[in-house]
Amino acid sequence: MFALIDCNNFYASCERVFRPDLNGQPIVVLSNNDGCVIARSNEAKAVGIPMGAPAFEYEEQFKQHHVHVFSANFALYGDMSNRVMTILADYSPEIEIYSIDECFLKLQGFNHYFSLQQYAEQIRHKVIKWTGIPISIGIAPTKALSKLANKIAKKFSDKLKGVYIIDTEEKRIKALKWLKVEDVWGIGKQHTKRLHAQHVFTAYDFTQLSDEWIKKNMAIVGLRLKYDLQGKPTLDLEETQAKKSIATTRSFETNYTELKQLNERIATFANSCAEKLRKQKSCCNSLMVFIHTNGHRKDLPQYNRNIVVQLPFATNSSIEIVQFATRALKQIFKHGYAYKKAGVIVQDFTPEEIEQTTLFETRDKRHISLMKAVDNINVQFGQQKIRIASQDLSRIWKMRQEKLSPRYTTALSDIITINV
DNA sequence: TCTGGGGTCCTAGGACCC
DNA sequence: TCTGGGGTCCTAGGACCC
Repeated sequence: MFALIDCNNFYASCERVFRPDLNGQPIVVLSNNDGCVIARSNEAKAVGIPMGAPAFEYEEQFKQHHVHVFSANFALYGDMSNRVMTILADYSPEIEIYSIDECFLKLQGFNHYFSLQQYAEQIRHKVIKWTGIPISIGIAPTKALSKLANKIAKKFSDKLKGVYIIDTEEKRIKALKWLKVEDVWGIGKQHTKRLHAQHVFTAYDFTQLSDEWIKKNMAIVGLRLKYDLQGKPTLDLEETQAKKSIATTRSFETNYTELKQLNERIATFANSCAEKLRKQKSCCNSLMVFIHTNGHRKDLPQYNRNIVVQLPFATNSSIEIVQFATRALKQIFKHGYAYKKAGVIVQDFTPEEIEQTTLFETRDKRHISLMKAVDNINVQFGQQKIRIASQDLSRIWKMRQEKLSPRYTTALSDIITINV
């Protein structure tokens, strides 16, 4: 059996842990730049605030329903996630951390020794008691079915106490008939359109389609999903592996028109990618730089370009990656446009310790110890204390974050105080 | 005025080889 | 009119996830 454990309204719940006065109150969390709604408490969902809602369009509604608005505080969410996952890891030797707020546990053979219902209730109790984060648990013979069981646990949480187990054929069929096809894990917008045209409206209908049709229209991924939903385990836990690409991309708080401005941003993004690369002990062999105008402004001329650069050698030096990235930017930059978004993505990794030498150019080995020193200083004395000169030295981070909560758990200066 | 960010996997088709 | 057959590798783009 697989368990899928999911934190309820995770970002909103994290904010609430340190603001118990907000229990029962509507909360939303906004994306970077305070752009869109990316998390909502149940109360916020109930007053009709949709996922992804642009904040500026919903200001009236926020006021009207006394919604508490937070800027995204990823330092806090990341740390709370680690705490939850650490607790969950005690409950099975086989665990897959699927996202910041979800994880699969493999419970092979557990049902011979435990009541899975009691086991799940115990997990739930401990997580809420130790972290303050409410969770839901779905248990079933396959991963896709455990996702579905989790949905049921959440939907009917009052009655089910946040735990649902699909352990009989009757329950499986009933659950599949209840689930709309567009809500099946792995079926998105495009497939939904095609499936509706085939008069497929529930997960159950989907499992009745022929293998041929699914293979043809949804490829092997769709077929695996069908088997998994039929209760034949096809998807297994996935090893947590090193990342295959690393991105730093941002929308700007204003439009940029000059190469100089973009150059500074790209240098900063490239530097951030290099830091992340060093953290996972990889070097990249290629990188992509992209720049976009504002797609929402149909009245302005549009220009979207990206460029992929093959590096002459594998590197994770900030200096070298910034150089390659800014050089690439110059090749795609065009005057006369208002740029709103840009990013750097590094890819095609090789392990740090393996060096593939080339005939003509090699990485500057002095950078290895230099970067180590830079990383150490930045860890000890605060992020970005040492930067590349092409970054703006006066600028720390100009993101709009007007409703940022304290970093309660990751900064001593922000630690919670209690007045008795 | 204001509309997020970071990932994965799969496939078709082009370019190339003999 | 008719123009082989069998491969590999790479990449862009599509689809999906949270």
